[in-house]
Amino acid sequence: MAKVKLIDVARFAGVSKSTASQYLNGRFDYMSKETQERIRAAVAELDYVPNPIARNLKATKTKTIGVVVRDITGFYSSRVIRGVDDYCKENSYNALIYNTDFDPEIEAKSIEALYQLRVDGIIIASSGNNTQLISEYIGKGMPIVHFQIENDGSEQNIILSDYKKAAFDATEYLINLGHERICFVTQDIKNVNSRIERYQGYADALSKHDIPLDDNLVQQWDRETGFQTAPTEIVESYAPTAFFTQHLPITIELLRGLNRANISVPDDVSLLGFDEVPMAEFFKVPITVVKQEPYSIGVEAAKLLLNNIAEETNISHKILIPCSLEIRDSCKAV
Amino acid sequence: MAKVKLIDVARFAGVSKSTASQYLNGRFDYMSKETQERIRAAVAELDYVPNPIARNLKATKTKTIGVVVRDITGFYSSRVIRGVDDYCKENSYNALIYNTDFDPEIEAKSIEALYQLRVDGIIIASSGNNTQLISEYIGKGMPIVHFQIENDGSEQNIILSDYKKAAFDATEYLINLGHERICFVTQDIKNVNSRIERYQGYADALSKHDIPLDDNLVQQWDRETGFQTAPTEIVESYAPTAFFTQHLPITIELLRGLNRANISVPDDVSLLGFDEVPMAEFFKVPITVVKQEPYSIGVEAAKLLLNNIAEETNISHKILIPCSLEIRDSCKAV
DNA sequence: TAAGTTTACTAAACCGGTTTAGTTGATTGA
DNA sequence: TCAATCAACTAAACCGGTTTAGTAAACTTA
Repeated sequence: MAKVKLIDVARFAGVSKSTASQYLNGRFDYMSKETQERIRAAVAELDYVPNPIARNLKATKTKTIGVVVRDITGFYSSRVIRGVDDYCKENSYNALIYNTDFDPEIEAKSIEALYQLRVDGIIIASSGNNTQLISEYIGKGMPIVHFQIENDGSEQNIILSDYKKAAFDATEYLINLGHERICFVTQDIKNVNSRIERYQGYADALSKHDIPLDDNLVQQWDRETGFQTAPTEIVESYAPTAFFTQHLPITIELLRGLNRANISVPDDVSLLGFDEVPMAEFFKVPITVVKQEPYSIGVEAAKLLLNNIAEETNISHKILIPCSLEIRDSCKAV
Repeated sequence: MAKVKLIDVARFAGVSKSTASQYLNGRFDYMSKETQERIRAAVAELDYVPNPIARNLKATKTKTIGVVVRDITGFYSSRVIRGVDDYCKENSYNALIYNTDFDPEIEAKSIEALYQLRVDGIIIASSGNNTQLISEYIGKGMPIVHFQIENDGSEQNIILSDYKKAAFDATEYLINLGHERICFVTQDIKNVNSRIERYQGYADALSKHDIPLDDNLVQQWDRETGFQTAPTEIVESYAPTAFFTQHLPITIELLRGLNRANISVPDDVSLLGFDEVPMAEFFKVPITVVKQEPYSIGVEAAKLLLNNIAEETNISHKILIPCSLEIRDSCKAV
């Protein structure tokens, strides 16, 4: 493969390595037109391609960042990567993608590998099990930006969806359709920030419109055990006129439950889901959802990271990306 | 960041750079236990991390390959990447992912960029618009493996789904359920190999079971114009007992058409689709499909490429990955 | 016991560039 | 007219490793 090196070009053009190097880096300060032309011709003639590895050896920056995600395959992650990648490309950066497969150990290894590769910075959807390690690397001067993290500490660079506002807006949309008994279905809230914020958005919207918060209408769902209370039972006992589901699997499960019980959406009850429903447009009743913007999250993460790299600062920024309401046919005025 | 270099380790351990380097590369042939121990201690004490850039400068191989896909975000592409990436990781290779966004120009640029980066090889889902350029790079000695290509020439390394066999098996599955009038719905066949092969599989299965091929039952569908003949009309005019759709959008569209016309699947007509239907398990009638194995395709592509790199050969291999029939509820015996 | 091997290392060249500190000849200024 | 400035280069050090050729001392072997 490409055997031609700088010295060959220099010799061919009858100049020194240094001059050839200057030319290739666009520093024509004190270089005659003829010399430039001779080097240009030599490069063309010999089909010379500079070796970026040798280049990087001298340079401090590698013009490469790492992206650590849980699964490239995922709807959310893949779009974040696209955003990061597109922004990087515009800025002559390269993104190396690492997959953790939800395994904190692989996550740790990925971070170490990226450090060894001398990436200029890292964008990561961390599991939360490597905070120690990550702090260490930040301490060593590695710029790091988080996204899709469940529990954001305070001292970090982080890009997240504006969960609270999104939940607030969605709830208010339902209220404006005349709904007062809105059932909020979520995964176990625990201490997970992203869930707490959604709940607060919901509660704030109710409060703003003087609608009392009924605890019976705050329902939990779990991947293993399913609904705490069956959908039909919720409908019979607490008479919600709308459901506001916080995660895709819940949206889907609820829809099935209602279908099975012949409770019609949106005639008997409205349904609004958090997170886009794949193929929603092909559903019998296309579902209205709150859409996150993973692509934008990726772009913003890259923007923040490249900025921190350039400025050599690492002051904490927390950037919230707005979500948008995708209105389809599953919500009806009461 | 990491300022400690090999010379520091060597000095700290009281040995030469060369000896330290030998140690780090596991060549203990003629090295005393004490020396090894002293270097080990020095590395630990100084927290030394080798610089792979400097390493690569000397090495011919960069231990990096490029993957050029149309869209990382896609169901198929992302899974291929996962396969490639996992196999690479197992073999201490790194995969650089490039996105072309379906643009032949970006595709060309990506290939050039990867060449400049001195990747050891490339895995690509090429658009077919850069055959010239790709041949050039192959000529320069760059190992290249194709996948997801629409028109495979003969002189290439290529990994594809075994379309013909998959279509044959699926058709035969329907025949064994008693279907004889199976409507084959495809995108415009043109000269696209992957479509031709599916059609042949279908035709072969019919022929094997002495079922005449009825041209009325071979229908075309187009992303813009939709069905050539409306599903209801097909059912009324040609009385198929089953549909075998060749692409996800067709499967979905057909399903909608049938639903709208109150033609029940699978009671009135069976439906078998090529390509997995996302969320199929949540559908009213989960759909039986032929599943491609993009992850395996990725693994095989990486395997072939790394092998070609190691062996320094580039003899053409065409590897067909079997598909599998995912039997769900949309096909019924007549 | 002299020559040949082995062991355990090291010096220096090398990878392919970038950058710094000169060098040389021509031009300018007082 | 002689030093100072400038244009147009170049030599050599450097980036941080790997590798080759070589060396000194200890150990065999005839």
